[in-house]
Amino acid sequence: MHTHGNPKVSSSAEEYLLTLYRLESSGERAGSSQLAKMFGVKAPSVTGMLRRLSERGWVRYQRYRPPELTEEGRRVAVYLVRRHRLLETFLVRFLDYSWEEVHEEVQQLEHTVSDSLLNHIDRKLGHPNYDPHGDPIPDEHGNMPEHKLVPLTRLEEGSQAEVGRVDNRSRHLLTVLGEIGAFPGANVTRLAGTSNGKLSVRVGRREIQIDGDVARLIWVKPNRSGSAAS
Amino acid sequence: MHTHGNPKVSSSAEEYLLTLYRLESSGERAGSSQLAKMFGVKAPSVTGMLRRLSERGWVRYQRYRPPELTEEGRRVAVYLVRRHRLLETFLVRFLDYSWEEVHEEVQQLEHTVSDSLLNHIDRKLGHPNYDPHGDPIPDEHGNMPEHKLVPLTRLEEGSQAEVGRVDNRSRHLLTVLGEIGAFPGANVTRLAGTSNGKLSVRVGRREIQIDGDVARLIWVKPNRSGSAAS
DNA sequence: TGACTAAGTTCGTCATGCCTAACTTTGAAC
DNA sequence: GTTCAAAGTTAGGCATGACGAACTTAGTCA
Ligand SMILES: [Mn+2]
Ligand SMILES: [Mn+2]
Ligand SMILES: [Mn+2]
Ligand SMILES: [Mn+2]
Repeated sequence: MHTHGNPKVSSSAEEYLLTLYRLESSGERAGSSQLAKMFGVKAPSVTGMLRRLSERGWVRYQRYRPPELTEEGRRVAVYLVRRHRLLETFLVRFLDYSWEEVHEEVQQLEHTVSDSLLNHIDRKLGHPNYDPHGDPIPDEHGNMPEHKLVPLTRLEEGSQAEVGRVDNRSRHLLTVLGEIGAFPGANVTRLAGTSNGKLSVRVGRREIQIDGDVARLIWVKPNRSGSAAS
Repeated sequence: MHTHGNPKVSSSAEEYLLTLYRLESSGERAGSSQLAKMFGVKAPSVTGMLRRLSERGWVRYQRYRPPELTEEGRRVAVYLVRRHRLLETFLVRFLDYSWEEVHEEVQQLEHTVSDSLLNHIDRKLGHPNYDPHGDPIPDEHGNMPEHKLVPLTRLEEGSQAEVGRVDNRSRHLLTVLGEIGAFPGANVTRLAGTSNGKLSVRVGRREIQIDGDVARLIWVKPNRSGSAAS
């Protein structure tokens, strides 16, 4: 249904759109050989795929230049993001997956799940707005819920906040945070003291030291009172 | 894990193995053009696929003769049956699918679901032995639980029985039986009277007349006391 | 024993995705 | 401005899975 009138998309093609979308969202751009590395293929395969995607109108592509998604391509990608995040949420909430495992597991599934199944899942989950990592789940029209979050590093010492989103690029971070229960929704307090690049945080009754680099991957919603700093 | 050391199976190839297995189980055999019809492809495509399957050792195939599964091919097929039936069970029990819809929905999924996901599902379901239609679910070793059932037509008039399995080839039958709650486990009583080829059955407090042809698709487990007839 | 038809196969072709080897472009360093 | 390495593309090949057209086989009926 939501693939509109599109003449079928293969898993590979979908993977390209998704990746291009994620790159675009984070302001990065990648050329053929970088994409090749990401997909675990060789550069000529990328060139070939980009040509096909561009013929189908999902990607704007001129040789020797980094590709860009078309509006159409972005629409397909956003719907894929929806599938991905709904599936992640489902696996965590209904099948006891941990938030570290789930991204991997969804890689194949996201390309196969039917609109019908996705709707059943969405309904069963109560139409969630965020996935287990706090990433927004686009609705059926591609609208992305936004929350205004601040990286943990910007939280004033002594202030409280709610965990909003944890960047899922570091599996290790997810494991650590999972162990202390620092999931989206959890309450955190930034404690005073910043010894050698690390900052201290209290979650529940536990305290941990987090490296600055890593803390930047944790996004929080400060509790009412002002709190932006640094 | 359970695909052993097999050098990857495509969805199409899996579909062939599954179909050949189902044909073999029901004692039928089909040649290329019949298979072609089932898969919605043309005959030459079947010949090609059978050649590939036979090269990989999953099918014994000599031209102009109906193909047969090898032991190896059967093993793959049985594991597919497991995936199919577990998924059906899951969709019905956890995602509010009806037992009519579920077979269709699982067609794609059965080829994509990872062993890990399947294990999670199996665990969550409590390692079920039968799917929503009463079909046995093979365990991880390919062992099929068997139940000794009798077609409804063989049930003595006046006897009670438990619905064991409903052949899922007639969607309409599934709908009708679903409406009166005649799922596996339900209690049925065969009533006296067999007007023009139909036989009467009571399920719960409702009575229905079922055509003989159709009743043969319903398999029951008679309640202790003897009951085979006709 | 043929003859004929339906079933089945072979052949050449296409699209998708992937590869290696060989070539071209780009852009940065000099 | 020229040079040169890295990035990117083209060309040619392979496997899969599908197609139509043309050919072969099997089995039935005379
Ligand atoms: Mn994927
Ligand atoms: Mn996520
Ligand atoms: Mn299938
Ligand atoms: Mn079933």
